[in-house]
Amino acid sequence: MSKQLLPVSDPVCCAPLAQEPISAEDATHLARAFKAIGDPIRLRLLSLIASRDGETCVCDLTGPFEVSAPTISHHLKVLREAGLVDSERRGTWVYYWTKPQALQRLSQVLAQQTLRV
Amino acid sequence: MSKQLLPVSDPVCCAPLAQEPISAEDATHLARAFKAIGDPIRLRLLSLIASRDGETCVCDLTGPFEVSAPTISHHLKVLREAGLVDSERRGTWVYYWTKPQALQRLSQVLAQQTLRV
DNA sequence: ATCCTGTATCGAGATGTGTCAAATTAGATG
DNA sequence: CATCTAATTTGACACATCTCGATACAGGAT
Repeated sequence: MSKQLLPVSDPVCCAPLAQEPISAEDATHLARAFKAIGDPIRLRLLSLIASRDGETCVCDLTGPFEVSAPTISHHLKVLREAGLVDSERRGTWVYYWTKPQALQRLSQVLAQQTLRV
Repeated sequence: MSKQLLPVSDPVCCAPLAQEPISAEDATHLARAFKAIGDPIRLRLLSLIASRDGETCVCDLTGPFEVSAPTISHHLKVLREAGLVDSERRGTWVYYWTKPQALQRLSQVLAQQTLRV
């Protein structure tokens, strides 16, 4: 579950977009992450997961949406393969949590000037 | 050119994702913007435009890519309709520039804590 | 007016994506 | 082992998106 066969886009890099023209390779990696959050349901899922301090059970993620459980599962997989969340099964339930560093990196890519954090 | 018939997603709003679960409506607006930068060519276009202080001529945007001019034009349109760039024709050439506030808002949505800028 | 160049739009084809029902797996419990 | 629930995977379909060539448009130059 947390071990992927295809290790996808793990460390998302890159200086702010406005600093220098991004390379084609970096653009491919970053675009995959932005594409993952370029869907309303996935953005809400990410926000739901991120809004909890620790982790979120999938059982709490299917309720708020008007799509089927397989669809939620599909979107969670996209977020996971984009390196934005990770998950683990514990007993009957599966828990998801965000990867704050990944989100922070995306944030900094879009930031207009480099900020000290 | 800079006046769109369909005024799309002008002010992109929203608190950081992790602060509270985003509303479905806000998610729809934001996702459209993220989707726009969820393509490698559009991300590179945006970076190319943002890397210049003022504005960038389309004539300088077709060279770096291995796609046709109509395709570049299409991607620029997507960026424009997402509210991330704006454009103007002056004489023979068309110039594009970024809308820094829009990018900054997206950056803050992904930021892990609210930062004073 | 006529041409030429830069950019956008149109139309079409190939590929990708979101969604669901059905089937499958993982684990708990009887 | 059988059975139940939680979650994922599979397969299929409708729809969106990326891309191009052809065409149209805007403006400058002849």
